[in-house]
Amino acid sequence: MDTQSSRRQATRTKLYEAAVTLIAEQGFSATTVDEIAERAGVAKGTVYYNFKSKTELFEELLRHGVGLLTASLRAAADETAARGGTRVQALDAMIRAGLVFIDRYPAFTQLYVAELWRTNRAWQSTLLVVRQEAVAVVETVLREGVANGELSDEIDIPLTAAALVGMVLVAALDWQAFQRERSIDDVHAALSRLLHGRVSGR
Amino acid sequence: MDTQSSRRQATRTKLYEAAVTLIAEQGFSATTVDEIAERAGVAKGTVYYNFKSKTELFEELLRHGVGLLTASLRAAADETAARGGTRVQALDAMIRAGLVFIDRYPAFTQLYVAELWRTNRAWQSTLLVVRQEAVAVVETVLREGVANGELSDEIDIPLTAAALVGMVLVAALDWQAFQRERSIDDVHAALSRLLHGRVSGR
DNA sequence: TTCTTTGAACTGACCAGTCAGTGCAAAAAC
DNA sequence: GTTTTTGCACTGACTGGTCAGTTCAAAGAA
Repeated sequence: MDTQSSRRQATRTKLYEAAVTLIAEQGFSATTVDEIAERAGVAKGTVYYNFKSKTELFEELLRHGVGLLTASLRAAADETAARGGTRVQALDAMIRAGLVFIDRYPAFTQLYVAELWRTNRAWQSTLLVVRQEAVAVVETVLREGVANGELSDEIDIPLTAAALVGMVLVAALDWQAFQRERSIDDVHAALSRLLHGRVSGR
Repeated sequence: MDTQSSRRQATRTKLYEAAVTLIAEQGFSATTVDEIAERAGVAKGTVYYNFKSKTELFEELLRHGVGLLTASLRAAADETAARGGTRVQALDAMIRAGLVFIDRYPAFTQLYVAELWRTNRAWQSTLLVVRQEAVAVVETVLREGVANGELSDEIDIPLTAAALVGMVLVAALDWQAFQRERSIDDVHAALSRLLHGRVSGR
């Protein structure tokens, strides 16, 4: 990579980082381009030199962030498979990977959840694509688990995948927002227990 | 109730209904007071006659909506207890009640999830109170279940409650947004299966 | 020379909140 | 029974401010 494009890349990254926290805190519309530029330490003109519009900056942010998440989920699943682990172990590893991701990028997660179920917004189609990528990783592991008999063939794959993702997402955001004192291991243990059905019974 | 105050109440209700769908679709900042007034079929001045500000309208909306939700969850739990059901059955009934609520007020749920984990917003303290009310209902049932030996005493009550609420919330929103063809029974069955630990195994 | 960034000034659309005034139903006065 | 008054609910044009996006000359970097 030549120096110029890496210089540009550095500017873009600074803008992503500034935008993601501001938008997570305040929402898209309430965040001004002037604020983003100031937080990133660049001039306003630079924002428009690097991105077509505020909306485009946001859409690229979404793509970038979900790309990181799916890569991390897939890596967790693949690694478990490579070690000869079961599919349930793979799901457990993915829960862990999800928690680590949210711990590292809480602002992005917050913003993603806030936008995901909205309708009639400019970036709706971007989100749809990007969501499907993430959920598909979980669905694949569920499907494999059913195929090899490890999971009940009566489970509803798309709904169960959505529920699992939701469970992790909401538990993690709650942890970050309202229960900061808990460790990631506490949260992982609670979710793992639900996944393994070790909630009811003694 | 005299004609005047019932007239006022009707206007307020129209404003709630208009605001909830618009804000769910577009977010708080992107929704203008003019839009809300137009959708409600009243003049802009009427909004300010009935509410101190746009923010206050929104806060009252939040209180109103979460009030409905907690009432419905509590009713489900109480009814199960009255019929001599177990705590796990009560949790199951609450999942059902949550789904029914979301099915009936999808816009409100959307808006609640979008705002819940934001920080630095004017209505943050309102949300904190209102969230705690809702989660507390689930925590109570979990605590009772642990006390009578129905649930493992190793579960982490606050985290498990958050995870359960998240599971229902996200699965239901996903159902509404991306899997409309499924029936409420399908969704309930999938979530119930997770709650009962009937996912893994044959 | 070429690419990137700066920074400040500017435009025009948009929007929260205001306020002087209207309509109307019920109470008060006669 | 009719007229007058009261005050609540509502109206919509208007104001002051904000913000996305533009422009551009100049500077810095490679």
